[in-house]
Amino acid sequence: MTDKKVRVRFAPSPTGGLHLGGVRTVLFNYLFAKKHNGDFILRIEDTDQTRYVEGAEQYILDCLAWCGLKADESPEVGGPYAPYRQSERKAAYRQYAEQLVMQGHAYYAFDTAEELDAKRKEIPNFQYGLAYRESLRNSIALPQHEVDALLDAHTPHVIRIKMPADETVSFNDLIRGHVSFETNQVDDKVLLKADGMPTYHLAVVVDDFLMKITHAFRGEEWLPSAPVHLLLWEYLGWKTDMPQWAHLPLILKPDGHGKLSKRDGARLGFPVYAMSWYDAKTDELTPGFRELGFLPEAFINLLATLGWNDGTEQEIFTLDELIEKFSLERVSKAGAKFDFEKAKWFSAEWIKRSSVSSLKLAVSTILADKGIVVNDDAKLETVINLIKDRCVVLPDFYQQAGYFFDQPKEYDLNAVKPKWTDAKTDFFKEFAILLNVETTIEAHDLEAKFKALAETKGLKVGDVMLPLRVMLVGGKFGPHVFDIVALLGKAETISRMEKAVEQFIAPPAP
RNA sequence: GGCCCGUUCGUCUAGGGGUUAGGACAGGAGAUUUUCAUUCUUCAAACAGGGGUUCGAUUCCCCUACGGGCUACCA
Repeated sequence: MTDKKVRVRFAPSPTGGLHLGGVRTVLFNYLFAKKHNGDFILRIEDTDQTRYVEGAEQYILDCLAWCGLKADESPEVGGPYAPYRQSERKAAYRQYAEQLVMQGHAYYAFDTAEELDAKRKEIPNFQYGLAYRESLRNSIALPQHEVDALLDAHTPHVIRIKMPADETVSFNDLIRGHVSFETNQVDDKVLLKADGMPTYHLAVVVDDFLMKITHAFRGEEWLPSAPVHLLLWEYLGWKTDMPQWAHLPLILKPDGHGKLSKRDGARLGFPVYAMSWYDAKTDELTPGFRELGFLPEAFINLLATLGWNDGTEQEIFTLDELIEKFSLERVSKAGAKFDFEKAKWFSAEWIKRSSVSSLKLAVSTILADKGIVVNDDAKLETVINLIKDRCVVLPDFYQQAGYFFDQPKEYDLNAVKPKWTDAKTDFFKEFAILLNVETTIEAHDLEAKFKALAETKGLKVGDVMLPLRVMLVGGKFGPHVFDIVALLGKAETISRMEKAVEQFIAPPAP
């Protein structure tokens, strides 16, 4: 295996939104592949026709594109092992299942869903396996002629793996080390469903073999079915080609118990999906990190550090750095509770560290969504530079930058009105006059003049500084007041001052 | 219930037979910012419990507890 080219795959089911944990699995696959100059394959596991959702596959493709995790082979770009959709590979699976039946490692089972439900109710710890298979309707329990008759009559049936008795199946997990299972404890999983589609168990083994996968990363929830997969690799005669397994720790709910789910996002007020997902059946829109205003770099960064670190105190990583530094040995074994506060910190860090030019498109889109069309490119750049340190997510740019382009619609009157005096009205009238004769506005210079004027009027600087801010911005926030004045220009500043003063001196509303 | 996996501050984690058990987020206090945020300084905060092994264990082993996963003709 040492000289084989590294090939990994992510194999999602197109059933809905793409979960945080899913993206992290993609990421670890991708990082490992790129680190070893290997290939990253996207395979769509659409074997469950009842759960198939229109548009979900394209959505997954879009998510990967947004994250910058492009697949080398996929249904979209194709590749030497096409097709990459399991539904289109349906015909291939049956022969392997039949081969297993012939070898005695699998068998036909004719039990109906109702019969099995009844068994499960009747027998407390019912498992379709060693203990009960002899008493059920399958090709092990039934005489050959009956099985043939059933088959000839096209009786609906599945093919199940026949778990061997009294064996120990063990393997070396790249993350967890030695893991072992007793075959007596594992049930006879369905390999081929009545509709002819393979289950995950068969499909994953067949396709990983056919697609020459060398390393298989998946969530820890798959660990209990690993012995089935191991045995399949052996029975199919492919054991020497089996990929190395790595079961990734789960991402857990921040509060209570269990793995993070879509519902937790709604309950706790944060996204769980990479991008918003609209479910046409329920007419429900589940928000995503992209729409909340996370930079993809931030999203990738936070996912990478959920269960992995490079051993140093570095926390901010670019994708290239992650590729360079990633190693499976440094992936932790335990599940991690998702912390949205930390996620927001990553977002803020990435916005702060991003260049103005790289932020421009996203910011102008945010502003445009709010009806602000920016045509002064230089002004936009100055604005972004002035405020990016105070934005946590992209939409914050509207709150922090909107007033540079539009007059405030309302003022934080509580901050100024109670302490408003005629002297202040007078001060701002004079300041407007002073401002009006300026030819160029320079922030420092103007601030000095503003302070000097306040002094001659017998006003404390602080008593007029805050009102000026509220006049221009609408509230108690934003960068230095005179930087704002400089950017707004004198006409706009005077206009805003005059307009605001009217409200400051107006009698309180009844 | 059965099987499997796991367990260091509230959270994400570093570390590892002898350490003041380190960092980050969140929280507290302060400085800077005549706003808010940033930034800086600073405080508080952890080795689940019990047995071994050992001169010495948080680190290695075992047990218990707790947490999580799986237990579908879903992935």
